Amino acid sequence: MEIEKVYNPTKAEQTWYQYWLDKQFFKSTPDNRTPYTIVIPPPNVTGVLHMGHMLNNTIQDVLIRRARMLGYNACWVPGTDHASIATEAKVVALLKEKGIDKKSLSREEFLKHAWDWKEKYGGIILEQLKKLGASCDWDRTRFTMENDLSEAVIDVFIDLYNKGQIYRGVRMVNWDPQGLTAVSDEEVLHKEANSKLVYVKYQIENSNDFITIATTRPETIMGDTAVCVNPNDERYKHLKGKNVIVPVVNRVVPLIFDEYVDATFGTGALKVTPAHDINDFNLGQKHKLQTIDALNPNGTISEAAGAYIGMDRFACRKQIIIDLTEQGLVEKVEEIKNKVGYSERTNSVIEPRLSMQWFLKMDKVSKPALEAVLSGDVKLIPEKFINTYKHWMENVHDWCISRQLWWGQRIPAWYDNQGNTVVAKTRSEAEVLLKTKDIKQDEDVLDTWFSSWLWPLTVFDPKIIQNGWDKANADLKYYYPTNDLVTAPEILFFWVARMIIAGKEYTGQKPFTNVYLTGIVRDKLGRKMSKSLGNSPDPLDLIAKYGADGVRVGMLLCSPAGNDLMFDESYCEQGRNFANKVWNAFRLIKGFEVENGTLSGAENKQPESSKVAITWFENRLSEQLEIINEHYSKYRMSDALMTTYKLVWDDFCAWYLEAIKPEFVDGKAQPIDKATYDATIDFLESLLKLMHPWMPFITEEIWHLLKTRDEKDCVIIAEWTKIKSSLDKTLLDKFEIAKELVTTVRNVRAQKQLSPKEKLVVIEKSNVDKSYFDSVIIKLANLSAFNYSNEKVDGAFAFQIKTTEFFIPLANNINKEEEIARLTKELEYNQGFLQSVQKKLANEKFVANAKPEVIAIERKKESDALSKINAISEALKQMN
RNA sequence: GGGAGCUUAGCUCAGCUGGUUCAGAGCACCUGCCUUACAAGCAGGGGGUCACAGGUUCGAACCCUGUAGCUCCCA
Repeated sequence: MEIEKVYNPTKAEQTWYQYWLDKQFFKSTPDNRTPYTIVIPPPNVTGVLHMGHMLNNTIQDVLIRRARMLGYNACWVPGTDHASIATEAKVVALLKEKGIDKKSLSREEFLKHAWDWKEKYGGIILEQLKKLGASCDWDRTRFTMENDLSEAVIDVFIDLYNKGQIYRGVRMVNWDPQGLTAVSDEEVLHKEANSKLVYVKYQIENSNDFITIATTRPETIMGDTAVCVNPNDERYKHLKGKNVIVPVVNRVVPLIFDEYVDATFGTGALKVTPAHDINDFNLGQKHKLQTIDALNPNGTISEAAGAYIGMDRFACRKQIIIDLTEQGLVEKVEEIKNKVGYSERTNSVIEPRLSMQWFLKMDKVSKPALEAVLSGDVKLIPEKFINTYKHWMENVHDWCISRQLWWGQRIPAWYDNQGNTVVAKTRSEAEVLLKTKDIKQDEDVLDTWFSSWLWPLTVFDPKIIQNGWDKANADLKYYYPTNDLVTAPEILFFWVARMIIAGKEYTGQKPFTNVYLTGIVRDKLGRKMSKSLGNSPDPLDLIAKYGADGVRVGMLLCSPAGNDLMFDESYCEQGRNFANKVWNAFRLIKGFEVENGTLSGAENKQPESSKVAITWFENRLSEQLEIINEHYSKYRMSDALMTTYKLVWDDFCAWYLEAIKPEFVDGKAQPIDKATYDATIDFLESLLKLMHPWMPFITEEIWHLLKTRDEKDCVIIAEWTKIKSSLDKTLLDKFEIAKELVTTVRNVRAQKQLSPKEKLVVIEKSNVDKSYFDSVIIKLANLSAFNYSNEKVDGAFAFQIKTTEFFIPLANNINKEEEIARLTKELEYNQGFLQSVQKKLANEKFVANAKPEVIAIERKKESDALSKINAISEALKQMN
């Protein structure tokens, strides 16, 4: 069979993903094994796969695949989130394109369009995840607006309402005039903007005096119901008890005094607009001011404003400056930088607005969730996020959970004509409670996070809220609490904290044990990858170009936990190159012609070099595996990957395979002995297993090309390699010396411009006549002999490794001057080293304070340095 | 304005409890090689005042203080 020289991932990816699906390897049902569970952070139905998903889901897949191989019952639950605002915005936009105005549709008609849209586009990301190799249990795929999941959301609302945790009230909310809905504090992005600070003169009532206020929002002047100054501000003390006249509308309002006002900002006088600023609202409450809502929900000026009615807020801002200037009421206009809030969903400027909303009290329910993290019951990785979490949870505000949208779970609150409100699951229940059939349901839906905070519960048991933890179904009892959650720090509060709250509230348990927070994927200039910047590669293009395995490796090579990662395509290239390296190692091994054991005599014998190389690699594999497992346990993903990478590339390919590779005789590769061949296959299989979580496709491909196997003998479910019970550390150290020796010989060859083909001799100054890796050294350094002698060797290149001296006789090829220079340099270095060590040892305080181990190490360094100096001096003497 | 974090090689990052002349990895770079597994490769090599300034200590990339720059979160 001819094997391609370069690995071609496309075919393997299709073949094996389908094969895994067919054999149901991703499927999980409760059994007597220990479960290992991950629920996916459900991507938006609106989205397409972006680099953030790639990173996040690759990590989850690595974790789940390894867990599967470790023998856990691994279950990764996929699904999508209905994303009310984003989806509704998309659907509205699509309808608009078709010439349909949302307002012309009934709620039901609109929802039908929304569901159509969801059916058509909602599964895109999940399909794309399959290309990445995601081993989710697709039979468990959930959607947050499925009937039973929605029912659970409603049940939670009712339950928390009945517990007195949910209330309705007028509050200043972050109003999105484009989305026509309130959004939570967390959904407002504050961006720096260039604004105009306008100084406007307000006349003092019954006087020709003016007081000047400074504002960035002159369009809200019509809503002013007071002017406020600091009581300590000497400039305004004389105005106590006066009224001022609001321009444009000529409203007479009081001049109030409050320490809230910063006397140093602007003029020290503040216009107070309780309906349009949270601080003004608070002032209004305190000073019992009138509230005038000067804006309509869509951001135009309201009738209540009394002027500029119907004009857009930004147009009005411009116009009012012009008009006031004409009236001589504008003192000046300054350019300033300030922070302006934008809606994360629609990117329109957020308008603080008073409205009737539903709120969840956070003080009580957040306590157990804070405790869970502080006690370490829920671990945040990396730990630095604990501080952030703590800070938020201790200063948490009540959660505005209503949204003025249709796409989502509709609030189960009902109103009659008399101003009565009840919360009930069905209309008929509400009718009974309100004692009338003339009732209306609340028009609003619940915040998406109010549904997704139940995700880890309801994906397993949608009835959990109704039934309670004691009667939870078998799935939930088995899989919950889940093990790991992999998500972005951005949604630590939005989602993670709230899942912990819901988990604690409804099961008394945490929803997951470990929260692995990934960074934001940025481009190499450090800019966040975004559609608008166009700096994000399409993940599927990357997969097509580098293979899914290559991209997975590329992503994880540069992904420190919790830190942003500067993504660059070259990482994927590195991943692809690695896959190709593995492929070629496989090609080499597959190409071995094996002695079948029927041949007799010397040919069939295992070379000494192969034998010792095998013992070394056995130990090396185990040693490195232990490190790899350690990295995994600490969620150091890129370290675990890099250790695996080096084990395969450096240790296995560069050293082991070179050591056991049969030699060529007369241009023909010699056959390999059976024992070495079998050991090598075992090693390769072990390595395939270790590589599998990172590179699922190529490992499965090679696994099957290596041997004919039973249909269920797949690397995806192979048992994770075990660590040898005892490591031969001495042997490993010896091999390091052997490596150094080989490197030195290669180096000498390069320096002296000797052909790699020319055989050399190495002499070790020693009493013994053989040490363990001689045969490997002879082979890899291409020596004719590796000898031992107690004598110095003349006319040879002399060098030391650790404390041992070696010589390479080079006949006439030794340049005395050069050698003397080299050795002198070496001598000086060692003398310097010795000096520093001796200085340390001569320091009484060091000897008194340092740990005994440390002192012992220093003594060893001293004696080693001494013997080395001795050896070099000897060699130098010989030169002269 | 309040809080958190970061600054180590050209780039991306390790460096866990202070203890090798402790400064490390990968990539990139330079030199030589198309040596029959692999040029997506092989062999070898150069490269850093650990942001800056003080301090603690026998000993500091690591602990403390201050300064500068960057990032994020909250208001």
